Amino acid sequence: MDSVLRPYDLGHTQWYVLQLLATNGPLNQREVTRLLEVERATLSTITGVLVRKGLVEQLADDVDQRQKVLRITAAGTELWSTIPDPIELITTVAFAGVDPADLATAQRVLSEATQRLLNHRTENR
Amino acid sequence: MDSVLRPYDLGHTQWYVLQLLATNGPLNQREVTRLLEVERATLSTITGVLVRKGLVEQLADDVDQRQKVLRITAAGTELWSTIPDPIELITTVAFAGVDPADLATAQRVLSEATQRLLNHRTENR
DNA sequence: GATCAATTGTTAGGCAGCTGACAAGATTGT
DNA sequence: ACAATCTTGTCAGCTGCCTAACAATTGATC
Repeated sequence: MDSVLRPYDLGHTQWYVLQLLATNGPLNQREVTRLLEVERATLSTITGVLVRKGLVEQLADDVDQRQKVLRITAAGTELWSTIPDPIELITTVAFAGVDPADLATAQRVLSEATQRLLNHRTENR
Repeated sequence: MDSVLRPYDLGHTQWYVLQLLATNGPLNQREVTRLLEVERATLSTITGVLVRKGLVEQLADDVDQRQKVLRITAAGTELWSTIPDPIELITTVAFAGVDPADLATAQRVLSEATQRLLNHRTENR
C-alpha cells in the first residue's frame, strides 16, 4: 500500500483522508476520526501534513467554534484524480483465482474474530 | 497485544526479540532481523531500548568484528518468566468456538494471499 | 598486498500510531 | 448567570516502522 502511494508522496492514512473528503464532501475532524477509527491527535498531525501540502483546507465551523471543517482543495482533487486505488490493486492481486466460497468463509471468520476481540476489550475496562 | 504488554513496559517487537532470545539462545542482530523480518535500523533502536533496560546484552562476536551477539540477561529471563503469552491469549479469544474447518480455510486463503503479494512485489523490481 | 565491493550495525530524519496534558469553546446544573 | 463538566483540537513525548547515508570490518580480485 505504501509502496503504491510513495510516488505521490502520500502515507496510507493521508490517502484515506483524501478519499473521505473527495467522496463524502467536507467533514469536521471529529467525523473523520470516527470514520477512520483514528485518535484525535493522530488525525491532527496528518491534517497538518495535508494542509502544508495544500491538498486540504482547514476551515472554522461557524456553528461550533471548536470544530474545524476539512475540505479538499483544487490541488487535492487534481491529485486525487491521478492516484490509482491501492486497495483495489491489492485485493485483485491477493485474491485472484480464489474460490469465492472460501473467500467468504475467510471474511466471516475474520470479522467474527475482530468482533470477539472488540467485545473482550470493552468487557475488560 | 500492546495493551497486554503495557503493564510490563514492552512494545510488541521488544516482546518478539525477548521470545527469540529466551527460546533460541544468543543470536546476532543479522539473524534476528531475518527471523523477525524487520529492518536492520529498526532492530538497532529496539536493541538499544532493551539494552538500556538491562534485559539484553550486546556482545562483540569474536569471529566477525562487525557483528554483535544479543543475549538475554538474568533480569531478562526473570521478566520473561512473568509475562503471559499475548499471542496465545489473543488467538484463544479471537477464534474460540470457530469451526476448525473454517479456520483452516481462512488460514489457507490468507497464506496464499500473502504469497501472491510477495511474488507480485518481487516481480515488480 | 592493496584496492574495491559487500556486509553489519548505527544514526538521522520522516510517517503514523498511541497516551496524557492542555486551552478554548460549548453544555449542563444549580 | 455562573461554575463545573464535556468536547474538540493541538502539543509533547513515546514506540515502531521505514529509507538513506555513514563507519567499520570482512571478503574478493587483481
